[in-house]
Amino acid sequence: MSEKERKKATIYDLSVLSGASPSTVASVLNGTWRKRRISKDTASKILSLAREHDYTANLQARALRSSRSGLVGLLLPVYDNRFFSSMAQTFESEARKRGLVPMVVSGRRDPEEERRTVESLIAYAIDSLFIAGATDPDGVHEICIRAGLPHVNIDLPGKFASSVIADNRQGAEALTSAIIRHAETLGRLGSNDVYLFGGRDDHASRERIAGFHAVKQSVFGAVTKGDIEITGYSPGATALAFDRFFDKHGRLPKCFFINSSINFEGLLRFMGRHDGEAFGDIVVGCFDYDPFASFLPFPVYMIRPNISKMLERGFELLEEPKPLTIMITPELVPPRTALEGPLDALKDPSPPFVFAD
Amino acid sequence: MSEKERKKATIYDLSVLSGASPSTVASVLNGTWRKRRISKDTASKILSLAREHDYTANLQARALRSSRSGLVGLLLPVYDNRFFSSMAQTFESEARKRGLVPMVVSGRRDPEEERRTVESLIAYAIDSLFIAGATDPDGVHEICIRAGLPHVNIDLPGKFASSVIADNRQGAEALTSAIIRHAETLGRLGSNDVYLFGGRDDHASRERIAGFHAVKQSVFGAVTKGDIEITGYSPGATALAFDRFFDKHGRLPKCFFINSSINFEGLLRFMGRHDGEAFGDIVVGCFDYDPFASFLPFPVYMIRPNISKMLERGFELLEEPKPLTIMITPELVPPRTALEGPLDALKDPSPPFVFAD
DNA sequence: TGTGATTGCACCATCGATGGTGCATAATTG
DNA sequence: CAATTATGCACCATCGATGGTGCAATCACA
Repeated sequence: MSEKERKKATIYDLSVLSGASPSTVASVLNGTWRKRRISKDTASKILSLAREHDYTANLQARALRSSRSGLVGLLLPVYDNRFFSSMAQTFESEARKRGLVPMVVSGRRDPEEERRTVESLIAYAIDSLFIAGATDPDGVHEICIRAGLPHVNIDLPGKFASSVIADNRQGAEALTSAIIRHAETLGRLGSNDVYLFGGRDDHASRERIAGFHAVKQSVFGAVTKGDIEITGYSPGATALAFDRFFDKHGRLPKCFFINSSINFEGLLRFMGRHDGEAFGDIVVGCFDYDPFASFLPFPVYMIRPNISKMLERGFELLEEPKPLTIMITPELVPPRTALEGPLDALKDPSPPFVFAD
Repeated sequence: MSEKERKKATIYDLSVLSGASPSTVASVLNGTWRKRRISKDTASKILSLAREHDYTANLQARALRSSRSGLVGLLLPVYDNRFFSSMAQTFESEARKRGLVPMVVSGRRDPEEERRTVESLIAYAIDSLFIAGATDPDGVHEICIRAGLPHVNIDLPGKFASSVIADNRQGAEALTSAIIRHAETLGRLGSNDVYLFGGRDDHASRERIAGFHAVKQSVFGAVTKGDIEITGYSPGATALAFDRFFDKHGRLPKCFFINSSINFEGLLRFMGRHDGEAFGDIVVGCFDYDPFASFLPFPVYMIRPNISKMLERGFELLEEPKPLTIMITPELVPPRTALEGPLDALKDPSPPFVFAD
């Protein structure tokens, strides 16, 4: 309470103030005092002193001593996209729900940087790591193994560690069917009106492409060669792919599947360079959900992975002794849909003022 | 290298292996060895041993001893929105650029939770804190002061600590002028065709409202009463506001200003419940940038705060002895604009495969 | 060859918290 | 009332790294 409290109080300060030994203070404050047979009187005296001096444990010190830091890491490729930012949001709640403190970092799709950021997490002695979308999962896995760090892959298949992944194959089929069905209501459709853009040589993209082709096969009987264009997870490269397509065919495909919302941003760039005619009659599917994208001026079907279920399962898998892979079914979101998200769970403290007109 | 390396190597391990004392090992590994007059030979022997056993310092221990953790915190209200997720992304690069490790947390617009999450950061002995959009800035400030923690406010005015804020007033004026000008090209416009939705009783909202009214005043000569509706930062409440307006007037305002992209999501929900006619001729301004929102089927002007400049200044202000407030001019983004973002700085390791058609 | 300076490093206390061990004192039992 | 058990707590080493201090060995110089 006193004004001079510049430095944080420690158990030693409270020890002096209360007359108890530091270890007694520690055990009172960390809850182990019952089994250490500390009297209720001593405990409550220390607790009230602690409150008075707003003591909070130095978790670095605790971690050092007990080799459990209470930190859980989440490695993302990037933050600024609705899929990963919802994941960060949900991860934070899930971690805190379990009494853990989340540390979210981004590897920016650079194997080198992924490694460095994970090393930095390990240096702070995180207890476990969630890996969501590393470019080099095996490299990260390797580092975790070396450090004896429990980890799970999220939205990524794991050869060595447990994984929770979206059912990319099934989601891609649902999405492909939906856009083809919609496009067919707008006019005759052939196999060469249906394309896929984005992705790279990773598990998710491969599965999505397989689902895409499977549906095309069953609808059209045949698959057009060259109906996919792999652009990496780069808006710029994806925009170029659309430019190339447009230059060649004088229009965009009637119906196409975009591998992720990051690739979708490539389409936005293309749109920024053309007027409405270039995309007046297209039907788009995107494997990712973004509420704003859902309301663009053409039908956009989206797939929303069930992030909270994926993370919940992830926490369960951490306990699991041997590697398992769990698949979670994503949701198909029809065009013009504004789903509720983690934002809606917030309580806004200021009651809205209604205007009187 | 050996397989048995379960536990991480410490300076004591390297001390035994090298024959040098632990303190020598430490000083070699943390770079202070030159001024401790350790010979080059000893140093390089230890360094190669360290590499061989891939030693990384236990930063918890270092932090405990040196009372500098190397952690910088960022308190966000929420992650999953383009403004804050770009901020997280940029913050991470800026922090790492300075050799610091970022810890990003979200207070979810709950004063209680803001306090708790900041306490948890302090418990891990972060060196400094960036506060971006706390619901109760003074409460958080109070905690920082108590803990002797240097902190700056980002996008928030600071009575007590330094702040970097967007020029809300000027941005709002630019935005309001832009949407009015655009709407006037579509038809005659009166003061009561121009509204503002969203925000709450905070500095940013007040400034924006002031700018909004100033422009209306100068354009129309008078300000319609009840032309703003404060809804809090809640998509749900904002959607209700649009519903109410629509029920009352049979249409949306011809021209309106949305206080933030979170409130914009309320408009999306409204849109999901109505067909295109309800918003066929509207002109919208939003004080936040989202690339997808920029391409919605009506003109959307957006304001993009200059996040990287704000954060850079923030790091500078941490050094500053006395509180300062710096204002950064945001950018007006015309409709149908897909700006590059932090994503574009990424190097995507997989070269795109171009399809042959 | 003796004296002083320099080099190269070891020693040790310390950061804050933890938990095993041990020892008084008090309560219970026969 | 002596012997036993229970209660309540203090003591101490420890986690890994840091940096001030001190000391032996080597070197320079007269």
